[in-house]
Amino acid sequence: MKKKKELLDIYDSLLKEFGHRNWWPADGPFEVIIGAILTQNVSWKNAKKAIDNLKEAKKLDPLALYNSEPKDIAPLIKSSRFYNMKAEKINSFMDFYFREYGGSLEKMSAEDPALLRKKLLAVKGLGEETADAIMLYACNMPIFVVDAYTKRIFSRYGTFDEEPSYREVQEYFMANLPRDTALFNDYHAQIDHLGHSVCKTVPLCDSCPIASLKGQSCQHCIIK
DNA sequence: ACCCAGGGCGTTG
DNA sequence: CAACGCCATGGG
Repeated sequence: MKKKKELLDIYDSLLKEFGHRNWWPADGPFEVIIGAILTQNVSWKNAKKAIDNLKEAKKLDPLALYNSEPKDIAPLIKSSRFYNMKAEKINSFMDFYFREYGGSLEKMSAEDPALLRKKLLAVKGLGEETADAIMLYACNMPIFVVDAYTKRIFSRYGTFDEEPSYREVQEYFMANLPRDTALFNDYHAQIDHLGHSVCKTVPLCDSCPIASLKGQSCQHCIIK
């Protein structure tokens, strides 16, 4: 119960410092899914470019993507880095999406969460983070998304040992926070923002939003 | 000229 | 299961 309060306190600090991050407002939840694949191991900026290209080509649409071949998608998403592989990933997801849910996000969102996660992980190209991101940000399911920042920040903070497993971190957050989709949504967004903004540019941690670390040198910074 | 970004897969040992 | 190579752009 002490831990429960601690995670919420940290979130409150982040919220106070950064405000709501309003992640993935998107032009629609379907766009979120494609975005989740395109942003794998690449900056959101590069992923966004690919999304804009798809949109311009009228391809950011379930049926259009379903009826497209990877070789037609790949050139549009070049900026997303591993574009050939990502075109395949989109292709395999679309097959799954129509086979299982007829291309309906409503149906997919009505699926049992545990089962959906299992099914998503079976799709080639979707790992834990992407599957969870789809479930949280597209289906509005209360599942906590873990990324490299989450592991790094909270292991430096002392919550975990150095290389915690995905499941370990996810279980910790979900066991010590209220099961609230909006909270999980913004918490992950806050962590991400913390990860690649503040502590990279501030030499001393005077502005560190984690209260207990404020004023310590960057040697102890939770980011570095 | 470096460095690394909102990962995941296939192949080893 | 850990370690490592691979995929192969763009901004700082």
